[in-house]
Amino acid sequence: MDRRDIFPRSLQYLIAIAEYGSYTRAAEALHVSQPTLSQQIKQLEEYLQSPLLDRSGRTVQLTDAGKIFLRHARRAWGELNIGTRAIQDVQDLSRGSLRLGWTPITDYLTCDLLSRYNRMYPGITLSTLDMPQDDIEPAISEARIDIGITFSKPLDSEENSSHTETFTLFEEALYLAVGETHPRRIRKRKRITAQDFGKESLVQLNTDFALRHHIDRYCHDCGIEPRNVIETNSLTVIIEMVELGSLATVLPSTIINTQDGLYPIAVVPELPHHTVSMIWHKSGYKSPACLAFLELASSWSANMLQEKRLG
Amino acid sequence: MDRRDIFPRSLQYLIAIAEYGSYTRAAEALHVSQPTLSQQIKQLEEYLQSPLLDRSGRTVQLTDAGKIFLRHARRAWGELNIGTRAIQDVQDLSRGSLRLGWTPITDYLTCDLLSRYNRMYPGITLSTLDMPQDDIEPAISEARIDIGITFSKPLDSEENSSHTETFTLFEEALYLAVGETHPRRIRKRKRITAQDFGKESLVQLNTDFALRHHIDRYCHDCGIEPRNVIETNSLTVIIEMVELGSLATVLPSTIINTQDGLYPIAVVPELPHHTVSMIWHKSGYKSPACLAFLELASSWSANMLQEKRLG
DNA sequence: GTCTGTCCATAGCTAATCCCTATGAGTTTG
DNA sequence: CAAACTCATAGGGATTAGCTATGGACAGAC
Repeated sequence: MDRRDIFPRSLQYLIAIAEYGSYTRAAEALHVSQPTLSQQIKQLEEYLQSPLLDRSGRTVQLTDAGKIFLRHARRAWGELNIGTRAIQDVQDLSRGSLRLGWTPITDYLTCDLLSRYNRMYPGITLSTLDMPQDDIEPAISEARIDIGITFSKPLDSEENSSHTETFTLFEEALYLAVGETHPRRIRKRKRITAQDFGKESLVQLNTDFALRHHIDRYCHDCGIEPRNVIETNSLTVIIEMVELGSLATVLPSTIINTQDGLYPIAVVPELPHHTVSMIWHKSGYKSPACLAFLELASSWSANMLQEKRLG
Repeated sequence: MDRRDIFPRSLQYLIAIAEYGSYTRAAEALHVSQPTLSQQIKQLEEYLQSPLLDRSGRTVQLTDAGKIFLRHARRAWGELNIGTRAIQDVQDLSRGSLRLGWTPITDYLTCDLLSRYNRMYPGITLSTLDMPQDDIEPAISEARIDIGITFSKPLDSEENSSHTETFTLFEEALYLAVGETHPRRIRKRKRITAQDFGKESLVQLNTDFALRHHIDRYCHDCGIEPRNVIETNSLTVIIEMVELGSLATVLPSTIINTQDGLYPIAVVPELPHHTVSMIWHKSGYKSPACLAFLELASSWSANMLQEKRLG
């Protein structure tokens, strides 16, 4: 009741008076005194330098100017009401937007999460940006994206940046991936040594991607030189090439298992594990859409862990 | 400068901050202090129960809710600006409307005035209503017309109604009007007696019209019985019939002189003079369009008197 | 690391404003 | 003419917007 309205009182009063055709009646409806209306209308007329109401007769009539102005005042009032309502929509997640940044790798791993989110909040406009891993954190700092999804070695438990927070969604192992007709597939080898791995012709992500750096370091640590036949920034290209048969690559197990034509082969010593994590700005405003995503992702992650334990 | 704006300050401030991306910059532009903006935005956010601006980063950013609300706020602000401008337009007489009520007689006499008005204020929508003389005053009282133009005997100097004011535009004498081939025209008679007038076959306005009543009274006073062959409520019909030759009528001199086929013949004793007057509501709002018409008519009237004296 | 400059937020005060009650002026009704 | 109704006006009290002065957070310079 005593909460102020955004809309200027004088305009509200004008609208009410026009509606009731009477100061007295309008004053009752608005729960203010009649002189208040007189005063406010007078001020409005002074501001507009034009009479709006004709009070000479028995009933209050709008002047030409009043009629014209009233139409615009009503529209303005309507706009603010709509705006107020629209904010509610944002809060109950029936509107809003969310910008995700991720790599081609995590794209494959979390599109299920994305589709769940979209089903749950169909009104939220989702935009995703594929970008190299290293671009994700700057993008968050510069607020170009709301949430990033990264694929990296397990973090040292502490944030590497003071501006961001992270949450581990799940852990993922890397395997050598081969196609249906690949020699190693034919020979039904389940695991190979690092030395054998070094002999494979590989199609790999280029050095823009952190995953590639991790693989290069693994090779360096094992004293092997990988044979990179093709480099690309497209995961689709990699998968297509591997499915053709003669080339191999290194991918997270989930991707390998969900692609019909790919088969995993373990490498000994084990290729490094990686975590898929969300990263977002620590301090600062998080939109309802953003908060909802973080929450959904958290429970989705818990579910996946449980399924893995049960399965 | 110190004149208040209609639009709520908080919304103006929001718009400015969004534009400049900074409280400080917006405050300078608006010539208020920066804490004022902080306070107002805070109140607006409390009212809407939703943050509108994200001040956590280096620059101020709009939140989802802020973006959506801002769009409506801008529209509302635009509407009020348009409304304010529209009122100026009304005052500039580039818009508005004027409703005139008059009789078929005064229609002929003052269409020059009407066309001058229209040339001067082309934005004003003019609507004219032909009506019997007696309907004009009620029409004014009931605000169906803004201004009436009457053709009647000089008023007894005082208003016959307490609700209306009048202004005499000019005075008009009545003459017998005949066509090119009328016997009296052939014999080049300049004046005739009332007795001869009584022998004429007349085409006249019907008794709805005050002019007709005045003529009837004249005849009664002179002890003659007019021979009304045709009665009509259309001045055009009267003029057409008279121009055919055998019939006569009684019309104001201006109409007779401006119609090529009509010729005036004076009657002795003189037919009553009449004044053409404007009549309007005394108390009550007069639109700019109405005031402009009254003013123009007044100077037009003065011009006519002067020309009559010179010519 | 500290220092500095630049943001925006907060506190407390002043001045403008909004709104009220009481009353007056002008019309229409009985 | 009086009664009942309309809106306008006057003056006082509570609310609010705005100011100055200051504090906390953050980025860049040294």
